[in-house]
Amino acid sequence: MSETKDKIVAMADRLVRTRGFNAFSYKDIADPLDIKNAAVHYHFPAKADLGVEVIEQEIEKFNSSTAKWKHLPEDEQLAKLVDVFRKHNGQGNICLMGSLATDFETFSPPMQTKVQEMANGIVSWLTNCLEQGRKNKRLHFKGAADARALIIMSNLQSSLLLSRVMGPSAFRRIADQLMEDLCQK
Amino acid sequence: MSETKDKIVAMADRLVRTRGFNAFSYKDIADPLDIKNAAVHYHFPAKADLGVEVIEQEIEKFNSSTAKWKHLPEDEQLAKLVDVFRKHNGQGNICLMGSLATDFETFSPPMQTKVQEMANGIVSWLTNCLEQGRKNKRLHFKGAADARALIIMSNLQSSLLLSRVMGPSAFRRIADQLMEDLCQK
DNA sequence: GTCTATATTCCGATAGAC
DNA sequence: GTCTATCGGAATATAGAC
Repeated sequence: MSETKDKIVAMADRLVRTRGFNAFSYKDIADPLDIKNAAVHYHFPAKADLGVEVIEQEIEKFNSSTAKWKHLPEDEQLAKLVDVFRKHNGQGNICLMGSLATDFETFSPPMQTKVQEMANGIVSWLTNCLEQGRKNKRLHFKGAADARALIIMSNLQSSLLLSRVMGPSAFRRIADQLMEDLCQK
Repeated sequence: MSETKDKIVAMADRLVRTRGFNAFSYKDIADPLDIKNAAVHYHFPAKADLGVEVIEQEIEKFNSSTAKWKHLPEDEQLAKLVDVFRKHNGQGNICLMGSLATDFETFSPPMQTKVQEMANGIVSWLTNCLEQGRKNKRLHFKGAADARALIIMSNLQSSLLLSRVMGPSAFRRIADQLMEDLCQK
């Protein structure tokens, strides 16, 4: 992929996380990169094309990250995931899922499908991590692993939303309590 | 308040919950009510005025609901709150907090302040409910009540977001596991 | 309080030159 | 691959008649 195209996707990713998909324009991308909106349209004819690319890159990033953690104990894998959210919190970002879920009903079918693909991938990974972690006595929780995965995902997602409104300490308090719940016997 | 004004706020509330604040227009409100966009502007000169009113009505609704539950045991008060979210889930709504937190950075200062006021009110009530519930042995959880309040709020908030993307069963699985966590000893 | 009409701005998108 | 120029449409908002 060309350098400009990369920068466009990176800028779009940032804008989705800070302002939401429907609240940024091609101009918001073009101006900081010192190009014209027509150049953005050359790489991504429609805004939905850009949205799909942002999601696809996020899916790849998630898959390559989790693959790198594969050899770690499950509690440490989970801590790595929390660290990803911690970093976003420090940058004033919300997560892609949270941002795109809010605007979901306004999306074209191809974008909706991509969002669902991303959600399913994260929940699947989390469910498997929890199941294995419980088996290996690295993680402790009650109930079904897939329900717990949904709970943890919702905690991480909303921790960034609440941090934005209530101050960044909200993230830390949620993340700390979350890991404590899962790691103490 | 006039009847038309009430209908406008109700319609705006619905649109915020289904499409997001930045993704609906005065036309989306005026058309279904069979009035013109100028009539909406008469009641709410700027869109932010309408946003503030929607939030204020939600705060009042929350306060009057929780006041009605005051005599109930804390676990039942919590179940009542979950029921409010369950109803929204059935209607395809996300919660105001979730929707407005996503768009937060795009809001004018008066609207941002109102969102923060709403968030603080909900967390305060939840924290108090949890504290009293633990004291009365109706609710069981580890750690500080205010951290647990943030966790529960994030679960409820994101349960509606995830339901939208992954199907409405996501809400039920999260809500059921949540109440089970808190109610079993 | 609601209307018609319009001002203004911005957006996504495209045509065609370079 | 990027530009200038522009189209068509939609959004927020206002002026003034009724």
